[in-house]
Amino acid sequence: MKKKENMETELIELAELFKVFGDSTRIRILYDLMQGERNVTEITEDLAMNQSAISHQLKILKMAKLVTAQREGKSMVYSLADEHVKTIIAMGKEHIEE
Amino acid sequence: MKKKENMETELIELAELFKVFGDSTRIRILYDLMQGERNVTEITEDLAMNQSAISHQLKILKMAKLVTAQREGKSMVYSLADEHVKTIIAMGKEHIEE
DNA sequence: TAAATATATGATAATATATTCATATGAACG
DNA sequence: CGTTCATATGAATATATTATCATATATTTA
Repeated sequence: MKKKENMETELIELAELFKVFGDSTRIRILYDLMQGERNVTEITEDLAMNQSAISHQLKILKMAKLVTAQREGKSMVYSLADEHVKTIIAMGKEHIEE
Repeated sequence: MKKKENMETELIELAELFKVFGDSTRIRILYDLMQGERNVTEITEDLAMNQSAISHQLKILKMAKLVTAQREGKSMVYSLADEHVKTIIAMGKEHIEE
C-alpha cells in the first residue's frame, strides 16, 4: 500500500492527465493523429481551426507526453506518443456506448 | 466507417467524459468509492472538504453515470456505476507510471 | 409536529482555460 | 541575405469551472 500523500499526488497527476483528454479540440487532434502522423498545417486543416489554437493545444499534448514532434524541413510532424492514448480513448468510448 | 458528423459528436462526448475525470476532487471521490460505497458525510470527511463542494461534484459524477446513488434513511449512499471507471483510472495510471 | 441530521441547490466570487490577434522564430531557397 | 512558408509564442479577451456561503429540501425521531 502506498502512503496517503503519495496517493494524493498520484490522484492529482491522474486528474491532470485526464484534463488533457477533456477538451474537444485536443481529443480531435488525438483522433486525427490516430489516423497517422500529421504536420501542423494538416491538423489545422483537418480540424478547420485557427493555426495558433492548434499550436497551443499541441504544446499541452506534448507536455503531457501524449504526442511527440519531429521537424521535417519547414514543418513539424506530430505523432501519438504511445499505444496508451489509443487504449484510453477506446475505454472512454466503451463507457459512452452503453 | 462512421459519418463525419457522428464522429465529431462522439469525440465531443468523449471529451466531456474525460473532463469529468479531469478534476482532482472528482478523481479523489472516485478513488474513495473504489474502496467501497460511501455516504456524503463519509466522502466529505475522507476528502476533508466542504460538504457542499462534494455534493456539487457528486452531481456531476452522477450525470456522467460514473456513480449511482441510493437513499438509506437520512443519507445518500454513493457507489461506482460500473467497472469502466476502474479500468479508465487504471489506464491513466499506466500512462503516468512510465 | 418541531427539532435535529443529512444532503442538495442557487448565487456569487475567484480562478482557470481556450481562442484570437499580432508577431516572433526558424528553415528553405532564389 | 532577403523573402516565403511553417510553426510557436505572448497578451488580451471571453468563457467555463470550482469552492464557498446561505439556505432549501428531505428524512428521522423526540
